[in-house]
Amino acid sequence: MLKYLAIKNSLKQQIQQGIYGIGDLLPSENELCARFSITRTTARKALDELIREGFIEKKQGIGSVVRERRQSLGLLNVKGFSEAVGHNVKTIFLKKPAIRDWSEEIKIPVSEKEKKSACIHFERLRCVGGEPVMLENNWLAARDLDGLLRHDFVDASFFKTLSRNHLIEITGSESELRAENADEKISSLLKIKRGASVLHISLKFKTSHPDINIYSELYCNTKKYPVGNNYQI
Amino acid sequence: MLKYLAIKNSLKQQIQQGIYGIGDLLPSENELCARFSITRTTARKALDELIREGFIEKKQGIGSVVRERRQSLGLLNVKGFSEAVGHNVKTIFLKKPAIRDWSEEIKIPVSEKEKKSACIHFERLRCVGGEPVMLENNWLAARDLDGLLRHDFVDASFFKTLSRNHLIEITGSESELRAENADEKISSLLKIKRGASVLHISLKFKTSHPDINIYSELYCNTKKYPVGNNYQI
DNA sequence: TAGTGGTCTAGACCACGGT
DNA sequence: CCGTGGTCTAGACCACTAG
Repeated sequence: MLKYLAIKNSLKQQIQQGIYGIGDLLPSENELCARFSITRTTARKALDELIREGFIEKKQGIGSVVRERRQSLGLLNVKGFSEAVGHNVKTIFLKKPAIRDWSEEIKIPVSEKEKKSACIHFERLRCVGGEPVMLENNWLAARDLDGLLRHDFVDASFFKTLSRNHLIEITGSESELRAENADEKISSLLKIKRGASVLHISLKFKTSHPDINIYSELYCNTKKYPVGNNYQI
Repeated sequence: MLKYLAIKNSLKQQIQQGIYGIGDLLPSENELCARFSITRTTARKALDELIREGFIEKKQGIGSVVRERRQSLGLLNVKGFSEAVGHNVKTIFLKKPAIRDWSEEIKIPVSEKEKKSACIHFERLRCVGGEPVMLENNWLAARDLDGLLRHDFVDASFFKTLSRNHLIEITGSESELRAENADEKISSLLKIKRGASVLHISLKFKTSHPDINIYSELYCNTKKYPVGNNYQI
């Protein structure tokens, strides 16, 4: 097996189990070299992966510090969703996860490699207080994702399911935002007038798996619930 | 300076200028080694950066392939408009920076402390290729900002000015997104039909100065240039 | 088969942070 | 001062892709 991957996974596990807590220092690069009989290049490659996945950050003169892993990841949240979790929010599957064709609807270019593999797709309608506020379509390559189609999502969360059951972490996102007029389908699903302004969000979530990205096309009725977004550098 | 940075920037420039087009192969790693008198480690580091920034992807056995990069108004990130969009940009000041009242228009709540101090405001129209695409209003507390009103912005960039002249850095942001219908003012300034869909972004930039946040209200015509946003853990 | 990128070794010198 | 990470050299062998 690849050395840097073995070491990365070993450290990642220890972080997830709390053996290294937030703010703790991981073994220094030289320490890792000695302990695993590797060179610094390999140790650094392992640590670079952990940085990419958001588990640590490095500080010159100090070491590799375990980071708090951000939950939101620049993910756009419908305002009121988080506060309303549990009571007021409902998610309706319009199409359950299944193997379907890659859609022309996806705005952000899908890589050739992904296009060549099968595609998992699902469609959901998000409601707040009984009113539909967001239509969500998701696509991703069906690689190493055994069981995703057969089992329900963990806590109804797709990302949680990917992390827990498939060890895939979100490492970044790319999005395009457009204000558009609702067409027939959108207006009837979101129960708004034909031609009303809707926020169209095209999203690509990058993951720790190099051949898996998650592509989403979202349509939001922002009249009552604007879409929110927070960053912290 | 740093070799890998110099090489990365050189390649990046050549991609941006179209010397390497989409789908083209960059020089191979060995070629870079020979051309710049470096080792493969350094060449790979340079290419790794280009991957991270989304300019290329590598294919084993083939080479480094230039990727499609989407043209959009890179906005919600901290880079700022000019750097994100590129060359074709023009900015027109509708109202030059001056002391004005805090506006009711600001959607994200302004802290009491800020409201008590004077307010700097300015309004700009951003154009790409001669067409107006975004109306921008900005407000911030006039604390420790001597000279901001008297001098032009550094490279026409507000953020750069804050950083260079006032040592204030952006540390985070909070935003709300709405799809709305253009009113009289917006439609005439952006040269679109009354009632057309526009993207309304309410932004709060947090800074390294605890008592200074930047509040912005943006109206974007996303027909030609969607608003883009990248996030990396 | 020749060329590409992927992994890895075994060193070196530097800048930074805390003691 | 010493240990940390940051950069860089000069090699090696491997897996993949194309002609």
